[in-house]
Amino acid sequence: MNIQFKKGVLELCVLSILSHRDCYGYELVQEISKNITISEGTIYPLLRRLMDDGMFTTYLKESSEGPPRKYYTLTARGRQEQAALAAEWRRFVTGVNLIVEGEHGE
Amino acid sequence: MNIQFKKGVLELCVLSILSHRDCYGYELVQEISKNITISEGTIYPLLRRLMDDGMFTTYLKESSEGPPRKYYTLTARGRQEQAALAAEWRRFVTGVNLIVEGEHGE
DNA sequence: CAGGGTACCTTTTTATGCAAGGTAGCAAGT
DNA sequence: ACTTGCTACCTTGCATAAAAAGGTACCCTG
Repeated sequence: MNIQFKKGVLELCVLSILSHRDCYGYELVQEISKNITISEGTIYPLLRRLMDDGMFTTYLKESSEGPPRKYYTLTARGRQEQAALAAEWRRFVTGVNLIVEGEHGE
Repeated sequence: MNIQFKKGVLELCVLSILSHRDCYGYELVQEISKNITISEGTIYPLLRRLMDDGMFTTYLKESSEGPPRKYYTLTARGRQEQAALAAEWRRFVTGVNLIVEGEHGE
């Protein structure tokens, strides 16, 4: 998969999944991987960045299948950002499709 | 506009426009700008890179409105790449939309 | 106690868009 | 003649974000 396509979009993906329910990092990788390829080394720096930007808070929860999981919960700011990014994504895709399709149906 | 979204996509845009007709660099900026924002300083390094990759050939043509224009013509390789990138773009958008929309209609 | 899956994390590398700058041709106005 | 503004080409240095590669540690099974 084209790596460059993902720039900025993974942020939208993380925020979108968290807008439905709380997840821990490893789980986010698995969720996103269902639709687009992502490597584990990508998610943690991304989560840290979004955390620093105040997009979510975290809490730890024990697991019987391994080490404790760090769950992420969206803040109001995070929800706002998700909505804004999603809207911009839709506008962007529309614009690109017009260019790719040739703006008049080939 | 989110700069990151554009990563890799501008390459697809350039190839797509050139798959319809030959253009010169400055013209490509104007065409792309109709739908998504792009700065002039972006197009020339991109054109050089794609040129080095054998995506197109060039020819000069005089203009009465300024300096001579350098037109770009897609090679067979360029057409192939355009089709491949467009297909990947569509797959990618589908995957992202599934994540953003929540995969079940919210 | 070794292996495999879960789960966290960091550092370095690579790719690409942008800002800012430069050169030059041409036309219109003063 | 000179300035302004548009056309049209180009380059250098910076910022960003994903990946590769690596590390730590938990838990269960054989």
